[in-house]
Amino acid sequence: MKITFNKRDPVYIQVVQHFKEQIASGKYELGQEIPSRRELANQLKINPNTAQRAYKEMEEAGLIFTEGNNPSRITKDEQVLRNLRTELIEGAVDRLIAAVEPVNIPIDELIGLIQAKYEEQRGEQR
Amino acid sequence: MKITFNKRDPVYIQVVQHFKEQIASGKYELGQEIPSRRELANQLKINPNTAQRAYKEMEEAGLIFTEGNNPSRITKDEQVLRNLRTELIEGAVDRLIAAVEPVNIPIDELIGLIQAKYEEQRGEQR
DNA sequence: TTATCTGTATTAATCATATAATACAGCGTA
DNA sequence: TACGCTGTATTATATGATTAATACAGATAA
Repeated sequence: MKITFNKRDPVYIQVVQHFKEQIASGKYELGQEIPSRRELANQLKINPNTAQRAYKEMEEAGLIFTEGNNPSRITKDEQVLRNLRTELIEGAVDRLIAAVEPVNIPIDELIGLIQAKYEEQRGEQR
Repeated sequence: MKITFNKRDPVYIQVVQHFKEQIASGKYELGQEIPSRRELANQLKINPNTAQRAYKEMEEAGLIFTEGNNPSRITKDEQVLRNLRTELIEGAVDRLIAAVEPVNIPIDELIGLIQAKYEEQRGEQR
């Protein structure tokens, strides 16, 4: 577990975002155990309360659940996971559209740029 | 001049963003005068120092210039304006790619979503 | 010359965030 | 039973970014 934090956003938000991405990319199994608050805090060199806040957000969003005083687990609700994926994608698309709205770029040109960047990135991953 | 501010981002950043969009969409002519710090502050109901900070950012980015103690003006450097447009677009595309990276969405599906949203938005503008 | 605009600079106050220090309760196990 | 893990909650403090208050200097016009 490692996150490169930026200074702009709150740490707990970035932790949540990281977990969302991990979950959405299928790196966790349904019901898989995640690190305890204190252990996560140790790993990421953050305050346990910050870890707690991140987990609380995720719990309220239904992404994780906690039974008794055992470490929290990834939700087993597949619908929640599908929704997460959809929200990540649609949110990203919405932001793109909003950002280019004032620029008046033709749709074809925009798509060309996206394809180029997409391929470029896929290449880097290999 | 009117901006609907969100609570998330600093006001001066949002002011800069607004001007960038206005400039990129061609709503200003080269060398056109913009409101004074104090007048902008009045219009937007913000503190004059916040307006000053926004203008300072824009001046450092080369988007506006100030001569003596006259109101600032939009740059006359067309290259700066072309760069601005390019940066807005490429920044938006980069953020999109980064956001969907963990989701493993096929490029065709992504493009389909973008086209749909784009058309939808163009429809609303009319 | 006085008033009123400019832009600019300095300092103070505010606010959200992050950190920190503690405490409490439940559970498993040595 | 006692220890060491869990999660959770409360309160206080520190910090940094943002915003606000105030002052100053130059220019223009009544």
